[in-house]
Amino acid sequence: MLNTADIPKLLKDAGLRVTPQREAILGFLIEHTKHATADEIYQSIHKTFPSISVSTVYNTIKHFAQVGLVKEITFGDNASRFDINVQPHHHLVCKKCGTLIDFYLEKPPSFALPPEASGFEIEDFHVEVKGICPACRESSRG
Amino acid sequence: MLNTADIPKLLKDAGLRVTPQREAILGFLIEHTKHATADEIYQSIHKTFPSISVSTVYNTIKHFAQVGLVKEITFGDNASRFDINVQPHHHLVCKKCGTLIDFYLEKPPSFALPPEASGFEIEDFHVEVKGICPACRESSRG
DNA sequence: CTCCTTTTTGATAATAATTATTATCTAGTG
DNA sequence: CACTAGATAATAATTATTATCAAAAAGGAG
Repeated sequence: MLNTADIPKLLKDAGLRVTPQREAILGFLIEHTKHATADEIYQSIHKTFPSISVSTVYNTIKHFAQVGLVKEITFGDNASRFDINVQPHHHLVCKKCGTLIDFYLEKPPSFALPPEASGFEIEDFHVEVKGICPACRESSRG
Repeated sequence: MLNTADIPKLLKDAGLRVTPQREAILGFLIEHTKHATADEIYQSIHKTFPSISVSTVYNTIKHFAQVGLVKEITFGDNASRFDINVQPHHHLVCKKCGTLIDFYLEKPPSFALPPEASGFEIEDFHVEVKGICPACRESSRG
């Protein structure tokens, strides 16, 4: 499990300079493991680090994504989310409230890729399962 | 296969009023089956239907999505795309150039959903496979 | 520690996608 | 034809993201 004590090392190993802003952002992502938006990261850090700016958050998470520290995911709500969990994993999302649950696949599904896909070098895949969570099913029962 | 002649019927069956704007948008989606953005839809229709407005496109595709006529998909490029919802299918996308290829799964993968997911009513799922297309592999070879 | 170079930061502006508002218009109904 | 709910167009407002660039900070050499 990732530990906040490792943050400077994580940054160095990724080839990034260690700055308070980066430590704060990485720390936030480690503690709030789940799918934060850029704005959520900014709002939270801003409380204890008032001088941090929005562009720093964007720059930093972009750097993190480039070096593989975080993974960017998007759902249908026009806001990118960032996930410290860089292991391959998948998402179950509620169509109504947006609740997100991670899950894993032991064995990958067998894709039947079409002829046009030949020559494609497959690197990874992501499964997004959609449905209605128990709470929303309850509240929408007529 | 969907036919543009069926458009009024498609709209009625979906419980939507038949208007020229809706016919145009649905017609566009049927003819350009693949993954158009809201702006692409607008730009194209605007040529032959100059009075149509951007918000009508957004409203209309949102309605279409609600009644299941189209499906919204997002990739990492902060623009939603809309797909005539024929049959469940999945996407192979090039990380470099964004090229998109549809593919199908005969049998769904078996998900190993975690305990937190119990009670979730699963409605559908989407697999996004990422990689590098042949053209981009070629051009990036050192 | 101090100087120097390079990188990072923060403030702001710019751009793009999307949503909200509202007056006007229209399809369907009687 | 008149009425009414719903649809459209124009516009403004929001929201997310990127670009610009001067000032500040990091890391290494001496």
